[in-house]
Amino acid sequence: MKRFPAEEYALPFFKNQGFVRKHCPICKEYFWTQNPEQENCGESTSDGCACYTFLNDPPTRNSYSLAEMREAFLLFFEKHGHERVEPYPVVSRWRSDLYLTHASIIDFQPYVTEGIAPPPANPLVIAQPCIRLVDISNTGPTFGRHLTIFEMGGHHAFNYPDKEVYWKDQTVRYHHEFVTDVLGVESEEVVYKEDVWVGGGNAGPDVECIIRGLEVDTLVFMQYKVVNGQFIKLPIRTVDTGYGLDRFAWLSQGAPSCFHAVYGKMLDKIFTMAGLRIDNDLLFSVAKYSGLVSVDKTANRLNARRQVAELVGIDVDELDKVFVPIENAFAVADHTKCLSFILSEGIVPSNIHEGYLARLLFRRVYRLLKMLGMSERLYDVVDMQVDFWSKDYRHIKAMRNEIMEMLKVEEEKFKDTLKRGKGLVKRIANELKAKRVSRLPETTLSELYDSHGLPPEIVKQAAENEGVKVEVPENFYALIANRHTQATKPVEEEETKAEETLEAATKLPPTEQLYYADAYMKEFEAKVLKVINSQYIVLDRTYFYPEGGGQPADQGFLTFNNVKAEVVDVRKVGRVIVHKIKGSPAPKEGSVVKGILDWDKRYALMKAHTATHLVNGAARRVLGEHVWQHGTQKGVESTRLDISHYHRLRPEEIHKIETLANQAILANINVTTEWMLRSQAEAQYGFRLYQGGAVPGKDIRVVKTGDWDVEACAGTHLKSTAEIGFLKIIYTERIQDVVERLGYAVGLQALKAVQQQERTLWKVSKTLSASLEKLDQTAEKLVKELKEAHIEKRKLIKELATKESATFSEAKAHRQDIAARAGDTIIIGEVKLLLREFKRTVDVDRMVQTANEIIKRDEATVAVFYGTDRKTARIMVMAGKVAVEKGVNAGKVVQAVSPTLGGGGGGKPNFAQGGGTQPEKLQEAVKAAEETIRKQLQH
RNA sequence: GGGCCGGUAGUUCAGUUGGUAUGAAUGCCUGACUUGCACUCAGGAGGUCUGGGGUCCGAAUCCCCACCGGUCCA
Repeated sequence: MKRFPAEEYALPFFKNQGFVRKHCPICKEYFWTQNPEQENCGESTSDGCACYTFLNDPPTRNSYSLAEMREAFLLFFEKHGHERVEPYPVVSRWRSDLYLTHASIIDFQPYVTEGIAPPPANPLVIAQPCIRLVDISNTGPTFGRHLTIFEMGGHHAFNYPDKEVYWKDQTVRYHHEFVTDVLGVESEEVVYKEDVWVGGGNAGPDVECIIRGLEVDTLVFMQYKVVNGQFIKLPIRTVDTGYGLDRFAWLSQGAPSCFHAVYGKMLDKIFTMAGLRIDNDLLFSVAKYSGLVSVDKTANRLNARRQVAELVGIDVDELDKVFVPIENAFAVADHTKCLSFILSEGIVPSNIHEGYLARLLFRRVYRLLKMLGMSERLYDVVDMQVDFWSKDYRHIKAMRNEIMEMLKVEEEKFKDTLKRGKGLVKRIANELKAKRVSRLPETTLSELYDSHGLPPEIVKQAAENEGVKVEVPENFYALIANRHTQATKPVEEEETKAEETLEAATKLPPTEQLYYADAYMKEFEAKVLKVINSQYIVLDRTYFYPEGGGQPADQGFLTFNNVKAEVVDVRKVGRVIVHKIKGSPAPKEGSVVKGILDWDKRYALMKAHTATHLVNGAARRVLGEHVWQHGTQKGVESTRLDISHYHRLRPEEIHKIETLANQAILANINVTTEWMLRSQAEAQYGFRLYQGGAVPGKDIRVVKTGDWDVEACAGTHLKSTAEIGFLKIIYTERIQDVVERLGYAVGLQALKAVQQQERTLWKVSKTLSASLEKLDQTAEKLVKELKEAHIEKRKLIKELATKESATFSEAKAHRQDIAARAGDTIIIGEVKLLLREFKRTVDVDRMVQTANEIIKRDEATVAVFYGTDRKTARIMVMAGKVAVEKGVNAGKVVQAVSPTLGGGGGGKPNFAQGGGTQPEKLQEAVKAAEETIRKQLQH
């Protein structure tokens, strides 16, 4: 990693306060300290520069809970001119490049940090709950240095070229004052370590603050954009600080772990539920060295354990036995909090997107609970979390029931997966045993994980129950990652051509979007700014809506000089709108044209769009707050909306949504649109605005349908919901795990859809000669009868076969001599050959059954059955056990004979069938078969 | 968004290179045994092999499409 020059860190503050710059001999980093004796950086990491010295002996004046620490932090910066900003959601829906908020600065990227939108305040201070799932395997073993969910205190200042707020020196001064004056840490105990920060496409120098071995925060000075590995100076320099409020609370309490500090009594309860009794002295002595542990960096967990065991002076196995459950309990406390937060924001566990992260988390918690022998207490633990965190985050409480329901559904799904998986492993193990393989191959292990979601530990357990050994490779998950990188994906290179043509448009001034001023205008005049390829027209203003937000582009005409040019497509390139015309010459640049919209189409799309907001609102009311738009496509005939929901929609739910949406139509609700400052809209309406995903730009367009629904939306809408008239849901389908698609039609199209369904019913009613009222019963009855008839048919075939076979046996008695006619029996030595033509009734099942019966009666029989439906000929040979012993091979007979018929065939010695496309050769083939069998019997 | 796995009796699944689904286990029905119950034994019913195309004399099996489900990764 690149290093910044030393001057970047040589702040006046350090010089004035007598800090000296030193070089850590262990981790090779530079750091600043007031303590001349300090030899290394003092950070407790896997490098082993130091260990924790605050445990049981906190350096702060007072002990703080997390809430108290949060408040102290916010207050301090408020006093110093920062405005307090409410925390953002942990699910970063305002961004399309991230799923979860993992730092406070995420709230202000990219629009604020790139200077597009103003910050909600400047400078500001915020306590932001953050989620970092990359730390999931370290959560627990590092005693809380890593958490999947934590609170980041951030004071941020955005420095514009023309407006400087404050920069490095002031940032460190604030920090130092907070740590020493407010918290009471001795100034000499505060170490500032130099570092380079890179993340989210930005970079800059930073200092990390270390107190008594614990890194408590990072002060980042963001001033570069990273493009192809190069640092490019940004016009806006951002003070991006991250105070680990949980770590500060830990530091102030001197507790054995950060979990003790954050969860307090809740952690004790979890310990009790798991039946753990904690030896506090041992806990403290191990905690001291817990900084050494880092699952990523250390070769493996046991290695770190060994080191700690040595330092504490305890047997490593003993230590492991005691601490694995404790660490698991730590992780349970953390993960259940994380889950509660994620689920409370309406994320539904699934196999895609952020839902997958929720599922991952759930399954991990579930396994941890299982290992602790308390899987049934999941709901109790989550319940405690909801109570605990609702004090500071009120929205969580309101979601309690939905959280519990989603957990329930997810638990059932996981149980199913495990059950299925265990059965699979059992079968695989048995198969291996049959092949005398005693070890499960590694490929099978990774396949089981990859395709069936079975973690290696579970496979190991299940397989070893069956007596098949399993060795889980140390780098198992790396192997999985490998499997995926090997499967390379083809890169598509379509559409780029069209993009290139339109590139020229981006240099033009933005097109005035008249449809936002009045969505009901059908005609307008505008000046032609540019014509590209005599096909793409750019106007100074337009009523034509370009494709966007699931609403298709408008169509219509441009008229000029008695020319009527058809507009077939409208697209937005940057902020310029391009009209594609077809089948006529282009207007001249600089001339004035008249635009005429295909109003019927546009009006239908407006209805569809407003209706979509109604359906979305209705679905949320019927199904719950976890319902989010997942995608949508408006159309004239029908429109679809995909929503997140954790099980298949039931018919009555669909009807409820439909009814509610129609009630909203009848209520004649006004639809209003308003351009708002991003931060203001978020503050006023919340992040539910981002139904259609992240919306770019400084201002966002808020479409409000009374109290029914509010969304950030760029589409054209009706003035009132009543204009929709009528809405009918036509179909639903599940397009992904947890994503339901609703298809519906509006206005006359909805009526058409209903009539279409009615027509189908009438048709069925006529076909079945049943009244509409009794249609369902009649259909049921018919299907039942059909099934019975099918069974009856099979019975009859069998019966017929039995009867026929009896006839043959009798016939045989009469004709023991020569007889080559069809339907007769030929005696060849001890074997009886039976030839029979099935004429046009070649029912394979019947031939086979009949032959079966005959052979059952006399095992020395060979049956040669054949027939034709005129197009193809079929021949079947079945030989009884005795006949086979005498040398008859049905497979070979058919093989030899079928080519005569112009086809092929094959089978086993006792049974074979074949055929061909030349039925006229059937007699010839049968004769050949007889001869072949004679030959076979001679040997 | 991409990869992988799967859809056969009510259920869980077998089904070899395409060639009879005598499919297996469990559940169900009938009978026997037992004081009774789980148990045990005997017999029986139960399948448009998810759907649609294609290749082939012939497809549960091979190819394509759709639908349904599972799973891993971004």
